[in-house]
Amino acid sequence: MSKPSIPKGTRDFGPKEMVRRNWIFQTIRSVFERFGFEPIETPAMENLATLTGKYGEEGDQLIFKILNNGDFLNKADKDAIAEGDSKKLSFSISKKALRYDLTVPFARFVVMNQHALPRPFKRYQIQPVWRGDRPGKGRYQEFFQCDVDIVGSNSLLNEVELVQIFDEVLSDLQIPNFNVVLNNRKVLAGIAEVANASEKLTDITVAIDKLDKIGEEKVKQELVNRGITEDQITALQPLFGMDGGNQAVLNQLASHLTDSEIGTKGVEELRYVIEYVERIGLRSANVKIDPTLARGLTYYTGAIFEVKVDDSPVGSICGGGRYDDLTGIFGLKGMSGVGISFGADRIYDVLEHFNLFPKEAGISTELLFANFGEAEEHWCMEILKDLRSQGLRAEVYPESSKLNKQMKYANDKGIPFVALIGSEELANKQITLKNMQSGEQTKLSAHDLFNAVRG
RNA sequence: GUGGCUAUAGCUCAGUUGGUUAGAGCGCCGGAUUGUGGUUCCGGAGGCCGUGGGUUCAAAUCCCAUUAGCCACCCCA
Repeated sequence: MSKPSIPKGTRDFGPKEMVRRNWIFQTIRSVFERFGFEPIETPAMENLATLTGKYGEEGDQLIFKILNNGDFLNKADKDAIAEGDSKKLSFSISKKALRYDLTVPFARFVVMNQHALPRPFKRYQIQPVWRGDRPGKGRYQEFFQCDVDIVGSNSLLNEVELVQIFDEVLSDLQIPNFNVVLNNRKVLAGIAEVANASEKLTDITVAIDKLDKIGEEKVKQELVNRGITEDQITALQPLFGMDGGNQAVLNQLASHLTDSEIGTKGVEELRYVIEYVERIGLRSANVKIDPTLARGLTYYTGAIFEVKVDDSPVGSICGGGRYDDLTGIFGLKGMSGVGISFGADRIYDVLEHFNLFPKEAGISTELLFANFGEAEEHWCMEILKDLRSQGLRAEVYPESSKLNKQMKYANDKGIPFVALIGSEELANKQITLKNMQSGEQTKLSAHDLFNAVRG
């Protein structure tokens, strides 16, 4: 028999991890709800046709396809088999696939339920997504996204509120030194237009996105490789030197893009959002405009967001942006939306790396009753019923094993208090309460137990 | 998809130019302690040396194949 294992890029979560993960999800959920978002869920699998063509050619390759049930071979594309064309074949043997993100299923959901939803519609969704990517540091094949989106509103106030949500969530989670990076797809379009290379927009954005990683020279080399001419690269030059704070960058961008209508619009949008956010003030977020931020997804049309943590072991922990016509491909035109996504797994990795999980995020049971025998146990159960009704997380050791073993159980499980009720305690109706951290023991009545543990 | 590295106890790893019974730390179990965990001391269990083949009197060690994992590139959350 072979050793059991799980697929690469997937993980089991033990009790300790789950308590911490739930704390992250709960924090995120609570902020989303405070901003008026409502929850939805969609199926893990979608029709393959719903997902294909939405994430670019590269993205399509990473979608996990589900093999048809039944006699799929009989219905398979014989030509594709003969030609050895696996990509073509896959569409004849697979009709369903695992969702790749939460935004496209959301777009489908909005189109299907358009008459039943309030406008604008503000939803949040916390579910796993799957990508057939090569796993690595901070990179999984199954991971959770926590999305908030607003559809049916063009107002830039939404962008402002999303920046506030970044700030609220990440501050509540005590993420240190995080930067909310801001750009606008219209600025990128303007840049390409001014360089007289509008049809090369994607190539340009993919290349300059790497600026902070590989440096100016290599970016230029990549631009050349992607077929950008010398003249066009010269026209892109001002991009490489932009710095000196958000206002300065905005001013430089504005003058660089005066001849581009769309670019100017993008700069105005950026300016509106950044000035609004600065007027209201943030708790701990550092907001930065970066005209080289591109992000891979093809459907963004306006604002683009990304959150990075200084000295982080993983890449970006959040992303998002505005899309003018996401629902268009499903038949509902002119519905603009804007949204952001929190990568819960990467947030976990960051908190773990900096050792920042609060202590209470590791505690499940608050109080354990040691078990000394039948008569003592009966009293424990009575007290437990009362304590649990008050909301205390408490349990009794299920058998009267050696105390040694019971104490070890409490210690292993990180239970902060143990109540000892032996024959003497039972006779006097006094409970011995042990504080597992200090080792200190006190005697008290059942009535005082709750406050002693919670105090 | 390309290149490099690794695979030995539950985990992290030692293991000499090939040589007798493959070790350590941590963890686990038991005892010191049948009313006290964590700390300390003592003891114990746990291994087809990733898998298949080859060289050799002899292989964890050398060679070939295979599988899995790690790092870099590419791409991305």
